[in-house]
Amino acid sequence: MDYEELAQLLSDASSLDASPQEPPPPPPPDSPLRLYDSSRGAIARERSQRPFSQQQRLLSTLDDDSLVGLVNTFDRPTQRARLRRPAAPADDAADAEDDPCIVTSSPEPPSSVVPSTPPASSRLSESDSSSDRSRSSSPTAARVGPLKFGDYAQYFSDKTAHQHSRDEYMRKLYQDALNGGREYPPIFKDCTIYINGRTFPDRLQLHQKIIIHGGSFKHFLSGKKSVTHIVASNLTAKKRIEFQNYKVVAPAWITESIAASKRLPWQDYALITGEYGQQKLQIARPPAAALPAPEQQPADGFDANSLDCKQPGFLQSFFAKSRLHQLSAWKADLRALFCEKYVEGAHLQPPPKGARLAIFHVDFDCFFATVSALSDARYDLSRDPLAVAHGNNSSEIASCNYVARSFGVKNGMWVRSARRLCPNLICLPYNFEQYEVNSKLLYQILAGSGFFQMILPISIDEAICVKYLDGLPDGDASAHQQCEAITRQIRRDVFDATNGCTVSIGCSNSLVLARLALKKAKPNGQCVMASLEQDSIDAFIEELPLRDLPGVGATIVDKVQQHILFEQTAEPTIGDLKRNSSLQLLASKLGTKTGHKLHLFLSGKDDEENSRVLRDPLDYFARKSISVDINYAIRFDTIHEIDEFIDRICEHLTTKLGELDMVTPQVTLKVTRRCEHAPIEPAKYLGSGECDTFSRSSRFGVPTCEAGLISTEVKSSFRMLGCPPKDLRGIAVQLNKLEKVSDRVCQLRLPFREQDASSAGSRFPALNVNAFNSLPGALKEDVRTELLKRKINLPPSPPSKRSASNSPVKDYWGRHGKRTETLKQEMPSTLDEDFMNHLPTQIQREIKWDHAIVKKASSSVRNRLSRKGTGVLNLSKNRPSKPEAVKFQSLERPLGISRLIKSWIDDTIDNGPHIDDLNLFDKYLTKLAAKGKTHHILKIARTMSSHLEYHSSFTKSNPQGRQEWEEYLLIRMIPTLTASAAKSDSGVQVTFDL
DNA sequence: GGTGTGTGGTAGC
DNA sequence: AATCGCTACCACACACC
Repeated sequence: MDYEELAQLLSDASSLDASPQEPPPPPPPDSPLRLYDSSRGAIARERSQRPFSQQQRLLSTLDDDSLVGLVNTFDRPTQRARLRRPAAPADDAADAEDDPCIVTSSPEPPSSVVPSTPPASSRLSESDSSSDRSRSSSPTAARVGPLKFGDYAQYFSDKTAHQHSRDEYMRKLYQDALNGGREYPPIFKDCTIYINGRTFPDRLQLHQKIIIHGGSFKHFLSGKKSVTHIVASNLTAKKRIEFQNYKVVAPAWITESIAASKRLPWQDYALITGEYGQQKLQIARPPAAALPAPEQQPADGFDANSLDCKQPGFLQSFFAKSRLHQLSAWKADLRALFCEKYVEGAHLQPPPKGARLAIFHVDFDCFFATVSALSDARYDLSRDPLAVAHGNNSSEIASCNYVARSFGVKNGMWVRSARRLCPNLICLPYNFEQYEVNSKLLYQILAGSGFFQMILPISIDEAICVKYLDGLPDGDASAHQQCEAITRQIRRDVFDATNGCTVSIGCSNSLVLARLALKKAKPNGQCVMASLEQDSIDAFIEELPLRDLPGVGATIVDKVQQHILFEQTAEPTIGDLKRNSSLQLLASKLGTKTGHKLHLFLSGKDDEENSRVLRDPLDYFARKSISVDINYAIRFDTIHEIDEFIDRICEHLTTKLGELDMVTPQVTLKVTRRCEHAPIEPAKYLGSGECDTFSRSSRFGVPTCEAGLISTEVKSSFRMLGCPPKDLRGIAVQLNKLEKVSDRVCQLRLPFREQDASSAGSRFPALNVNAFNSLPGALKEDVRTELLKRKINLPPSPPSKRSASNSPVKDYWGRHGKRTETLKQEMPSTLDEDFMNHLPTQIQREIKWDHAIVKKASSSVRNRLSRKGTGVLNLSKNRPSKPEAVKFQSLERPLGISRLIKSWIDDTIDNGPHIDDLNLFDKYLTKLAAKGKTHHILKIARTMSSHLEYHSSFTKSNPQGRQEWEEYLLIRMIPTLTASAAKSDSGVQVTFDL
């Protein structure tokens, strides 16, 4: 198809060329183009004479299937901690019978035993009745008889038994949630440990670590020798005497024993040494996880705490502390995990259309604030106003508890403003590790409960659980009761497992209503709205704020206020909008889709888009793009620093891309630039202040996962956007329209290969990139050659593994760091700003194009020319003589042509282009020149240059063929381009010095 | 009508 | 010292055919 289209295109060009035109100059007599046939012969000879190794011979005898199969046997299975997937429907019945945690309708509260022991700081609100609180705190807890008043001996005995079984239950839960169901090494087997006072890590974390590693935990000291070890960070004088006969150790004993996977001698961590009152000097070693990553070079003044975007470790240290990054990363992981599980459980079907569903929307209450607060025994969640934030002034509040909210404090507010509302606000640090642990516990409880047919991850602390009601005994009351019971059970289990984190749950039969019910339930409550008449639904949602609807944010509320409600109320409710709007009005003011969506939401109904997650969860959760956004701490001085930064971003992205086994056909750069009037340094330290954003996307002819290629494209886009380096405040790179590599192998077989491939029509298996990369070095190279020979799309090798190249261009581009040094001399890397700013936008744009192209062109051309000892391609200062005379049309879409050209190059990269094709192509270019479409030619030249560069750097193409292409670009295209530029008087001059 | 690009809104704490 | 303002995805407006 490529050839036909190309031929079509070219013939169009030649037919349009009927008007008298200067014929294109014939190639110089000594051009390699003249040698097309003979050179091809030479290549063929060279190939056939190359000696084959035994290995290569063997490989060449295999058919495609066997070859790919052979490679794939080298796959290394990726290991990954996984949550247990929800029990298969078939297993449900059995589970339900055995599992004591299934709550049937109308649950009878079990006879009360001792209260479960949440930390004193956490209290349940009255919605959790005291009978609720006092029931057995874990499903497997020993059930003991009612307690008689004053029977303390019995009380403590029960309590001990209870705690023991609770620890057992927790150990299992932790294993399932955090370790893929496998046991942890029983490091603390036979140890009974008591924790005294405040410690780091805190009591809850130590408790967890001890029980998962086989130890038992004492919540109180009773009787001598009932504990084997006491953990404490420091001891009062009195305690020192009291504990002097115990093995008192620092918390590091726990953490370091775990790190070492064996119980370390406690004496090394003893807090009390033989001599009375003398404390063994503990060099407080932070836990291993807190140590700075070893690759961060400690050299010249590098400070792990300071953020410097020019340092190589910046991305990593920034991401490590960015809550938003963590949230996004967690979400992506959860989605990936879901897909994995969903595919594994192939029997899992989305609910049949029209099935009766109960949707449970489960969400921790002010998640970060609660978890962080529970890690610090000084604070009481229900009394102290608490928030999680990094700093004290202009740092953002990630989460605040309900006490703080009662002062008007909100998430996202700066701490300084929050303190004005609530002077006693306490700021707690993040505890990302514990957030993750609690999240896993939540998901484990949801999955392990067996209640739900599907558990859809929304975020780290939030999930939507789906229960099919169809099989249930009928009667709405019963369904409602069941949902109530399930909800209660889940909330209690999560509270216990997390040592005091509360979840709220909203339950209804649509996603929207479940979400609204959740909002209503918060904090620490539940709201079940199953099987309702439309009237009661309307009554229910009437009073809820419009903001609570999914997809309705500040902007949409503003629009509604302005155009529909005319600012009648400060905080409009769903009822307000419902009474004052119609479908038509909504659609006209908010857009078609948004209007329709909102209209349905106002009646509590899901729309097509938001219910897609139920109909086709796999498609809904499948990854379609991948990106990095940095809009904090961006302060650069020169374009070179930005180039390096872009390199690192692309490196990061392609690493992820590789892990996902995907390639991208398109990259988008988004630049965030300081507003002209905004101060250089905004109020927030290293913040971005007020900014404008600009974006630009570009496509690759062949989807890629090469960092170098992507990076080059992004740098080029950056220059086009023309942001002065010092004004850059944020940068984002997105890889769009991702495709699985394994899906591409089959598609990519070139049509013309079908003719000579006798196996035409038979599918051959996808080549596994991991497997390919796992091949031993020599074999890998031979396989690569073999694959290339067969035109099987071969996976690119990761840059780190690339052997030393023999291509100067490749070396040149490989040396990211050094590159700027060499280029700086010959070509200004940024255009003079003042000069540029005074030009008309179109001209600016064109010059930037030109600039970028020449930069690229020179990179591939210079090495060959320098071998000849001649000059390099150079760019004059781009002084347009008559800028006002030129009106460039906005860029045409050379996209199709660009693709054609790339595939043309791909197919002829070894043997060189055919002279006839080139002649036709010349005519096409001449036509373009005649029409004054210089920019179009520029774009084509740029495409060719960059694609040749790609081959030069990343494929084992024959240098001779590539050289012919480069010659063509230099000797015929660039002069055409120059001529065209001169003729159209565009002011763009391209000089080419030899 | 379709397709592609750039911009903007929203979600999670 | 401060401070860690991410990221996936959809929808829209507009341009071009």
